[in-house]
Amino acid sequence: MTDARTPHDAPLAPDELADRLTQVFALVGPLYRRVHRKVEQAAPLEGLSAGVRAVLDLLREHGPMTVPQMGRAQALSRQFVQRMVNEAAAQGLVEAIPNPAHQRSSLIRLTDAGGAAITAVLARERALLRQVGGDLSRADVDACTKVLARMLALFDDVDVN
Amino acid sequence: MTDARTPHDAPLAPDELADRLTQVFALVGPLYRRVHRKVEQAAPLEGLSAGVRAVLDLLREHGPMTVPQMGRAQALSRQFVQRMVNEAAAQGLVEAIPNPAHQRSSLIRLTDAGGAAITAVLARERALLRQVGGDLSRADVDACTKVLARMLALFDDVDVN
DNA sequence: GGAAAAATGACAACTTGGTTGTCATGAATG
DNA sequence: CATTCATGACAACCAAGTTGTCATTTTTCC
Repeated sequence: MTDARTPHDAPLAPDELADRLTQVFALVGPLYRRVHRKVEQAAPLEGLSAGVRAVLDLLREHGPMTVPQMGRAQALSRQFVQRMVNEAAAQGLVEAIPNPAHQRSSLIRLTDAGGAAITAVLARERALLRQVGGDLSRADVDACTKVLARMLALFDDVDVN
Repeated sequence: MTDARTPHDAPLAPDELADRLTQVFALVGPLYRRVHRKVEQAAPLEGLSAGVRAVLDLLREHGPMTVPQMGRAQALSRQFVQRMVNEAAAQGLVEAIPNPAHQRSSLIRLTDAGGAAITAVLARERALLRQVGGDLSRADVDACTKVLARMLALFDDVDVN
C-alpha cells in the first residue's frame, strides 16, 4: 500500500468519512450497472455470461477449487455457483477432477478452452480500460483499492444461506 | 481534487493503469453485490426497494425532474424508472406536479413522506459506513472518487434503449 | 403552418443474476 | 456407532433491468 505519506493524510473523523464514503458508493452503483450492461452486450461475442466469467476468473487466480469454496470466496450462494459451473462445463470451459481431500466434492479446473476464453475476455477489458486516460497516478489507484477493500471488509460478515 | 502533489504521483502508463483498474473493478463487483444484499435484507424495514431508493435519492439531490430525465441521468431505461416512480407514487413518497415546460411529461417531486424516508435511509447507511474505521485519509477518499468517476465517464456513451 | 421525426406514458413480455427451499447422500465429529 | 454437517441436484422464486409496442404529444424543419 501507500507508505510514503501525503500532506493531507490525516485520518478522517468517522462522521466525515461516512459522508465521503456515501459519495463513493453513489459512484459504485452506476459504475457497476454500466459495466455490467456493456459486458452483457459483448457477451454474445464471447458466449460468456457474467456469472461464468466470474467463475473462470476465480479459477484463473486461485487454481482448482470446489464449488462451495468458490461460493464462500465470493459470498455467493453455493447453488448459484453450481449453476454457473454447470453452464461453464457444458461449454467445455471447465472440468471436474477428482478431489484427493473429498470423494464427493470434486475440484473444478479450467480447461484449455476455458483458460483461453478468460484470457481473451480479460484482454478485451484491459483494452477498454486503457482508454481511461488522464492523470491517474499510482497513488490514486492504490488509494482507491484501499478504500474499496476497507468498505468490502465491512460487509464480510454477510452470510449467504 | 488533490492539488497538493504526492511523491508517486506520476501518471501511470496506460498499460499499467489498465492493469490496476482491472483490480479496482474486481473489488467493485463484490462490494456492490454485498451491499445490495445487505440493503435488501433491511428493505422490508423501510419498505423501499433499491430502485425506489435510487429515485428518491436522485430527486433529493437534483430537485424535481421528469421520468425521462432521471433515466438519462442514471443511464437507466425510461421504462424502468417509470415503474419505480409509479411504485414510489403508490407509496406516497413522490408526486407529480405540472411541468411548465411540457404538458404531457410532468415533474416528479418528493413528498414530505418521501423526503423523510430517503433521509432516514441515508442516515442508516451513514451509520453503517461510520464503522469503516481505520486510517483512511481525505486524500484516499478523494483519489477513490476521482478514479471511479474517471471509469464511469468511460461508460457514459453506453446508450440505453 | 403542416408534415415528419422524436419524446413520452402505459403496459407487457422477457432475461438474468441471484436466493431460498428441499432432498438424498457422503463426510466429519462426538 | 449416531448424529450432525457439507455437498450435489433440482426447482421455485424474486428483483433488477431491458426490449418491444402503441398511442399521444412535442419538437423540428421545410
